[in-house]
Amino acid sequence: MTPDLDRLFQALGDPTRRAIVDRLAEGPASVSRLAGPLGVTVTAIAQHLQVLEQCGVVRTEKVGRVRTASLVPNGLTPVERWARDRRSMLEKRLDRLADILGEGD
Amino acid sequence: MTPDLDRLFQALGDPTRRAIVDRLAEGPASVSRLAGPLGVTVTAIAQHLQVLEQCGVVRTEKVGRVRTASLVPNGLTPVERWARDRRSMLEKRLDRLADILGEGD
DNA sequence: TAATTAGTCAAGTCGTGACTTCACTATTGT
DNA sequence: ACAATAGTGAAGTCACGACTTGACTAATTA
Repeated sequence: MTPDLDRLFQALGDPTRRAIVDRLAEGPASVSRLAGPLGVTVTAIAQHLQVLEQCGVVRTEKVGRVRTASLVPNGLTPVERWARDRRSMLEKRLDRLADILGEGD
Repeated sequence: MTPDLDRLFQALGDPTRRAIVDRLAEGPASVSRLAGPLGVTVTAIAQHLQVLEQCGVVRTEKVGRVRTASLVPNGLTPVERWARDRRSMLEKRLDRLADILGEGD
């Protein structure tokens, strides 16, 4: 079910990948620029970027010999919405429950 | 870094686990009640519940011989906040950029 | 008390995912 | 042209995670 969210959540479950997102939130960066502070190979970064690209979080463009990655504007909103929906559903239920229990006053 | 979010995102990356959360959003349920529609063993469900419990999404209580699981009120908010923060950071940057580019009019 | 029900424990299987290395292909600066 | 730079591709390693089975315990119910 919803392989979309599957890949998205699973992608963000990796700390290196979230670190990449964090870095890109401050602005676009090249592959080797990302590899530096993260203590992994450029190959690893390239693989991570591919994953993040496939789930719509990151956009990538290669000009000349350097590939520049940047965040996709609404790439994270599915996550946000999913969490928000569950939370509001739960809150509604708990409110109803509180109302019912409150009747006894 | 932040093993908290690590486990949280990774937990939600599993479709069965998200299905459990979905089910629990409608109200508490026992282990076997959860196992039924999901087509997996009760053992598997128990393991999933343990994972969800460890990352603060689910609460569990065993009375008699039946263990009942329910959602923790704010268990998903770290996810929501993380996504929202990145989005707003990105939007701010893009707005600034648009302003600068717009100067030329 | 016997049989059913609800869940737990300990292993074991099987796939997948994060990383690396090494060789290789563009590009760019001297 | 030559050397350095930036990244890609194909293997291969290694650990971990999802799930199952089978034996077992504890609480119900007939």
